[in-house]
Amino acid sequence: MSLYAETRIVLAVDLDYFYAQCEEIRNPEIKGKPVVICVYSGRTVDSGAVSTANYVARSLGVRSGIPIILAKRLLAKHPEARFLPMDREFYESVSERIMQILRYHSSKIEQVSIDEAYLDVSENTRGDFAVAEKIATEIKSEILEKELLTCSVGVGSNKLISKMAVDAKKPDGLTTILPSQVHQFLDPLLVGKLFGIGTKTEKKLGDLGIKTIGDLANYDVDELSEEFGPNLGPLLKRLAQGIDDDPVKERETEQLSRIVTLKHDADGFDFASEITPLCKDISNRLVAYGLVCKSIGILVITTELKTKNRSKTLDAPTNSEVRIESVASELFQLFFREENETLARRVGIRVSSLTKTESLKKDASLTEFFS
DNA sequence: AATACCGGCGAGT
DNA sequence: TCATACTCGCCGGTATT
Repeated sequence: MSLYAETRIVLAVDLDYFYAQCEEIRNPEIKGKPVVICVYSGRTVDSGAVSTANYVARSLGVRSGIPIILAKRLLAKHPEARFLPMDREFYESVSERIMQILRYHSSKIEQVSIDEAYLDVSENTRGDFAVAEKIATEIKSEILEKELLTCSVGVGSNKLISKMAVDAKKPDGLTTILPSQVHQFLDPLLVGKLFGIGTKTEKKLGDLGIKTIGDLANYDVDELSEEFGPNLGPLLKRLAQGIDDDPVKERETEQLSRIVTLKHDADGFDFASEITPLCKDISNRLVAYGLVCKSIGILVITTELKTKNRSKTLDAPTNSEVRIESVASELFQLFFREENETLARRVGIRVSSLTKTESLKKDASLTEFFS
């Protein structure tokens, strides 16, 4: 066991254009046509955004996050295109079965999202990358056989490298980056490709003359600290060097949220009826997962699309719909009293500091015992 | 001084 | 131009102890 401690091997598995591919297996007739998965906001017909799209649609310019109306314009000359509403429950059921398949290939698994997971295969492979690649191939064929779905896999010496590797070839890719290849692989890539660097950070780095990951890897760490803070600065440099010690670990849900777009922007708490079902749903999920929350928060997305939030830590954890709703209402009323200029476009509820229900029972019994 | 909490922001799917 | 729903994580400021 300790023999292989130094040669970690991590697989990153990413299900290709997942939501759209799920729709393709449900209705194979749409394969080969542009498929766009939409989240309709219900404000006006076709208001909303694109969640994801298959590669046929992507080749025509459709991207995650663009307005549905824009996607329709891009595909105006393609009457065969399909615009489908997101059906999360269906995708979740497919995802669960695939995660079970992955679990069979390694017990050390970290599910990152509905369509992504990391597998630590250090022990199964005894540090041999050729063996790891074989496991990756097996995973790909098994998912294809059992679920008719393609995925991409990246093989590397840590989570960061495997993630960068899986992004290098999609869809249906398999990319291995040996430790000796890390620098030549990373250095020429644009810094924005580095996992964790989005448009904002890329712009800031660009202003410093940092264009590629190699530039960042060689940049003075003190200057990075000055620009990005004592934690983020050095972290960015380590990431650019391909250094990542973050272990593959089982993840527990840390927070749950629900958000809706209002039919009409509101400048006070006159959308109470919109909030009730959100609280109900969150409460149901907490109960279903055997969880309680210690913190309840609200979020407001303004007309200007700025996100604002307020939260409150509870004296005692809860999973009660009534409790969640009353705290949320309080927070909304307080919010609009404080920010009487603000117009809300979207509003949501979030619960966090989640723990297993058992601990609630224990706390309650202790409280009783000492009272 | 250390820790907890809060709100803003960024990122990825 | 038009701009969803959800989750995770970091930062800096402030409150609490």
